[in-house]
Amino acid sequence: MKKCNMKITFNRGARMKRAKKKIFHDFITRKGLKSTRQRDVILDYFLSSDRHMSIEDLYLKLRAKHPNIGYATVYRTLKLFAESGIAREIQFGDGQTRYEHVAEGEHHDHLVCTRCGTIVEFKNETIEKLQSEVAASHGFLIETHKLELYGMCAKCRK
Amino acid sequence: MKKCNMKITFNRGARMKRAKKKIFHDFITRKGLKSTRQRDVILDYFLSSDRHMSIEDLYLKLRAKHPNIGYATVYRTLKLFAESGIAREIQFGDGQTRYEHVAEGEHHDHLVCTRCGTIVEFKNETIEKLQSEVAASHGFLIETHKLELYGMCAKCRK
DNA sequence: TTGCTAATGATTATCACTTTCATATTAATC
DNA sequence: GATTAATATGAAAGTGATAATCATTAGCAA
Repeated sequence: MKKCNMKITFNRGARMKRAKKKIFHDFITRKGLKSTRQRDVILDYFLSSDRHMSIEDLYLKLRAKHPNIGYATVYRTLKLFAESGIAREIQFGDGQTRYEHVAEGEHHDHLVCTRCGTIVEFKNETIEKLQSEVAASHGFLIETHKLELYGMCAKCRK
Repeated sequence: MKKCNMKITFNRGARMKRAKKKIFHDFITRKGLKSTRQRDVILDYFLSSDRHMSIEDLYLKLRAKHPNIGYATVYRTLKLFAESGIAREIQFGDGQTRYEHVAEGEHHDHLVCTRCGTIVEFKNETIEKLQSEVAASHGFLIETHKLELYGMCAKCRK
């Protein structure tokens, strides 16, 4: 049973990775940019890592096997990921920009543990709807939003 | 009628200012810090200005009449305001820390116009309640939260 | 293969804080 | 009011993360 679930997850993950690689590749082509070894490597690492990575996180991970890839390239490539739509920049107020994976049309918010830094994603349709109502009542047209709940996670409360 | 409303608002504002000055002064005393001319001036400017000021905003405003007050002092004083409870640091993701006024026990969220930078405050009890529920369902104990809606304000939509 | 364009990586610059340090101010005590 | 010990100030230097520069290298279309 467990194994089956893992298999499904794995397959779904693999499919998603392929989809994102295609999105990025199409983006590169459309923009007249070039496909390079570095971009491929960085994309691979990004897709198979934690959902919330800073430039430094990714750079350090890469450096072990790819000491020739520079910090600036990681920085520029992550920006491209965001521009292509497969990643999104997020700020948790700790002075580090992080990049998270973006699934097609998906949006979610975050629970951030102020002790251990754990980040949990959640989604609540009712809250989203209320947000739209609030915005409308002030004449605003929402483009994006940001909801973060900071506190102690179950583990740290013990 | 209009005049009457303004009078009420003005009086309430004046009372609030006095209250905050007292809170800050008490804080200074309790901590064994010193009351200085600079801190008084900065507090005056802060209390009678926009609700969302960056260090630089305040520093530039001050400089016109108080060219002798340094950036570092403004920076340190705003930190003290936050520590004393009369102000709160906020980040809108534009790389500038801003300080907003804090009314006793009050919390609100923000609508931010991505074109003109206008910031509107709002409050929605239902959203807050739903946030608590979400947090609880993940075993989190919320300490603070942050909700920002980014979009176009009524004025910019025209 | 050539030639044009974009990418890379090392380095430098920038920006918004943040800290340092010599000097000046408080405020408590004589 | 003078003394004095502690804190505050302001100019300047330091930080850390991001962003830009530039000489060199690498895609890729013809």
